[in-house]
Amino acid sequence: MKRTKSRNIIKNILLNSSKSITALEIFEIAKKDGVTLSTIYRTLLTFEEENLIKKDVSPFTSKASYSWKEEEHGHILECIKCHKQIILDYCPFEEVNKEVEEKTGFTLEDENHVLYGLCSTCKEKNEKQK
Amino acid sequence: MKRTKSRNIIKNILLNSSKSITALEIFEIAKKDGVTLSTIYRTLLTFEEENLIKKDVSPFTSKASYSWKEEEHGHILECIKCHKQIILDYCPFEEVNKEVEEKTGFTLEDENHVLYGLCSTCKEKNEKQK
DNA sequence: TCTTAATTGCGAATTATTCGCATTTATCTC
DNA sequence: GAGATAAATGCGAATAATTCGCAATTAAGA
Repeated sequence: MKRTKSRNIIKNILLNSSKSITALEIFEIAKKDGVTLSTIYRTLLTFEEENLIKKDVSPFTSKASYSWKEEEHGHILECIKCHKQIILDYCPFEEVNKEVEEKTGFTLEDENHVLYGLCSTCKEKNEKQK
Repeated sequence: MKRTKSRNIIKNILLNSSKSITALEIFEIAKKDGVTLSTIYRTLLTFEEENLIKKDVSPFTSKASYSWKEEEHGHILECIKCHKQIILDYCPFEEVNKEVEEKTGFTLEDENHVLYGLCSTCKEKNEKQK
């Protein structure tokens, strides 16, 4: 993989982002340096093939977002109401995945990096409404 | 919610499908009865709002697929190589989700119904290649 | 049966993503 | 460091999934 200016810029944006971001969000930041949207999509594909980033697609918005893979395999929790994201610095599924594999022969891989739910604030609001 | 011919047709297609299917796949079956693609999309949206179906989006193909919600909350395992789907008739995540909630205050909801991985056949093939 | 709001069909619009092709650039060899 | 070559990029057009607007139809209830 060639090291190019565009790739560096995109990599840094991903590294500096505290959340999983879309191609368009990357473009908003990178366009001032002349990086094209097609380059961004192509670069993200390359990074994905090189296993450097994780692509997630929200079932709520159908939008793809990307995050740099950290050393330790963790997750991002995203609130489906306020879209706040918080980091979970470990993977809670390792045990369970093993269990499923034993039962079904099916190896769960590459579970979604972004997990959806309600943050405590939005959950409280939700319950008050009822 | 009005009961209409289209909705019945779409509901039955979902009920009879052994896998999570896309709007287009539904259309292929339903078009002989004159059901439009826009009706299918709108109906799926309605069903989703009524909490009757689950929408999933594959991070591999970015395609949305839909499945009727069963009484007991289970999952579908889809192989990322051969796209075979098998049914997991329970949810392996209940314990883990509770654990995450205790640690973070974040309530995991609506985890993906479709889980991705490798079926045993494709996994063996994969390992032979190495 | 009549009324009304919800649903549908149709085609056009939108949006994210991919593609083709000419041009540029990083890397490798000498 | 100069030249050769494949890889990467920019640009705009093409594609594909999904949504929308609006007029016509239909289910449900009075």
